Amino acid sequence: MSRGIRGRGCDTGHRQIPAYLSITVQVAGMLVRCSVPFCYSCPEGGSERLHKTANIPTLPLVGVFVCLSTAVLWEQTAQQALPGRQLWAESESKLGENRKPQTVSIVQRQDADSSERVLMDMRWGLVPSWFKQDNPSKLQFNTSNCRSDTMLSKSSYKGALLKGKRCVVLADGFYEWQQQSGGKQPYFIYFPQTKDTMDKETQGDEEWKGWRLLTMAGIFDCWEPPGGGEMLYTYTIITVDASKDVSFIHHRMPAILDGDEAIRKWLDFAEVPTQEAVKLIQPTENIVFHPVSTFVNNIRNNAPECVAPVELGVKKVGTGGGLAGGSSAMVMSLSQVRAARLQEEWQ
DNA sequence: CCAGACGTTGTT
DNA sequence: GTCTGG
DNA sequence: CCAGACGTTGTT
DNA sequence: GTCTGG
Repeated sequence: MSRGIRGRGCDTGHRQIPAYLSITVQVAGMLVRCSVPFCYSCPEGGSERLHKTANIPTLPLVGVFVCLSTAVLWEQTAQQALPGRQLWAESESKLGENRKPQTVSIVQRQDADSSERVLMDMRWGLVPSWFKQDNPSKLQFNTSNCRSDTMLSKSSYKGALLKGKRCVVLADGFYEWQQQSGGKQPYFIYFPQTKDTMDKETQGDEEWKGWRLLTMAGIFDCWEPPGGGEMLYTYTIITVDASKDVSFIHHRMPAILDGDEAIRKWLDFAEVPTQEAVKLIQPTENIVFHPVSTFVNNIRNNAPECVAPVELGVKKVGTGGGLAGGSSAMVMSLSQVRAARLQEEWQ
């Protein structure tokens, strides 16, 4: 599947890769540790709207979320873009220890009383805990995705899975490229958005519910550099056969967890054993999509045009890119999208 | 047993 | 063609 | 995933 | 660390 999950951009229209500040918030009576998206291009840093957009989970659960919607996708990209910055808001010292409730970590807890979800950023591309070399970029095989049918028999994933290192990857959506004669047509694929949510988005402020983020099933692992240094958290996105509606685009898709119950079970490594959890990994039909410009193909392009619908067979019209508008422009583009059954028009 | 891989998608 | 960087 | 490189010696 | 191929 795609690499294609991008930052939302902040209030002022920046679309640079954001980083996070770690905070603990109370949601539905539970303490949830999360990372607040933080825009390095803004003098003040924080972005109220980005934070709301992160749509912090409301269920009191055990587990790890990876927030990709606004997350760092490529460590090296981020390191180059943000030299000298602290990228990993959740440090080893916080995650490795059990402390007071506010700082209790979910990771590797066996007991069932652990009741937090942690929202953190991880590096995409799972580095197995046994990896021996000193630099994770030396990993000579691709671990961005993990086939659901073989994940329990692969050395790179089996260990993490059996240890309960299951996570949920949050994103606005993902991209797939349809192979055609004469090129590749990218599509943006995402959860259907309710009218309720869209209306409230346009009102903004207190009523904000935001985009319904896609929730994908992932596996993570922790890796310690042999020469010492900070623990690195990495993850892979599980893939399944494409569901019927999107199979004309591509024959594979990420495993999507549709709804709080599926998410709850996937994250609850203490109560839901591996064998039960893997049953959650199925293709879903509850998904919509629209074609987008090949503008998205170039990684350096990060603007509303990446998600704006295009009409196929029509020559691209210059829009002036993402000079203004930021996240608002993006959501407004998506607002124009009819939510379902668009396949006939584009097929 | 040791040595060497450890992965996916897509394409053929 | 295949690997790396983003 | 796509885009772009794919190399060395020696010089600055 | 663990599995596969020889």
